[in-house]
Amino acid sequence: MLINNVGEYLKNHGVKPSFQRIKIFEYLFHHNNHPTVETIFKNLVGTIPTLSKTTVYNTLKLFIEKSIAKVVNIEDIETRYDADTSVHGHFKCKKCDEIYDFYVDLNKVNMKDIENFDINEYHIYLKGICNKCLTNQIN
Amino acid sequence: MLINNVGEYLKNHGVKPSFQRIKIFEYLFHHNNHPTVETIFKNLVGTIPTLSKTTVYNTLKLFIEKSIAKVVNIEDIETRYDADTSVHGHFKCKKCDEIYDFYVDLNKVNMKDIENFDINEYHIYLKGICNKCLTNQIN
DNA sequence: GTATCTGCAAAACATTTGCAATTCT
DNA sequence: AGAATTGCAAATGTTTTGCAGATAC
Repeated sequence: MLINNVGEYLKNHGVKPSFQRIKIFEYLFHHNNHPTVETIFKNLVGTIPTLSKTTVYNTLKLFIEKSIAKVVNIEDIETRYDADTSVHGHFKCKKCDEIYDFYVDLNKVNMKDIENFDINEYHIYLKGICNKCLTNQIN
Repeated sequence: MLINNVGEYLKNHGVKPSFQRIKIFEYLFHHNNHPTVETIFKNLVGTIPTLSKTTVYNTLKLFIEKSIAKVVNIEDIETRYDADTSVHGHFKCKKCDEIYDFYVDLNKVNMKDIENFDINEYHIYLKGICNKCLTNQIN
């Protein structure tokens, strides 16, 4: 997805584009590493010295409501956020802690137990060792 | 899975079978509704009046380590636990809050972005409206 | 008798809430 | 001015930690 005007994008999705909201969305959009509230706050408080974590929380909640961001709950402790709203999975490497996005088409998967259910949220979190760490391993 | 002797089962998986551990495992095993620490505690404190939540936390952590239980992180707030360690997905109905287990085999799915990755944990959480609630709806 | 297990009380930590100050129109 | 937004400070709720007492082998 390409967004040339974040203010317009927010407006088109029912979010009034304040300075804070634009900066938070820009950060989320340009950092595809699924940042936490803490990360977003730390990286923006330099640009917006008065910024508070409450605003980051409020803003992300608003983004979720308006469907321009998604929650990534792959960590047990902190919630992560993603501006990529397409259906995709996340893989977390237990060695290097990196989180990889991966394409997955669940329409092709047989899930007979929940046939005819109306599914509108997909959370697919896999964990293990990534290819890079497997290769670096000297077994 | 059928377990006729919980004590033996725990022992075989490296867990010393104390009274508390047996009761907690039994509860988890016979209640396939993915209970929270709170739920487990409330339901067992009648049988074990001295029971503390700390012990429930400690015990579940031990079960996870020994791979006889799994975390179900479908809720944002509380962690749920499952004694069914087979790979399966969870569906949460946003209307009735029921959590359904469903069979899913990701081995047949093309996930080229993480090809050759060593995957050893699967968390598949879907949300929406279950069949029962869809049928009951008077649209 | 030593190691493990249990459980209370306090701490830690992420997130939410109440409310006052600020900003925008 | 009026409504929405921001942000501080306090509260909430889950989970963890430190440690002392109890239990098991």
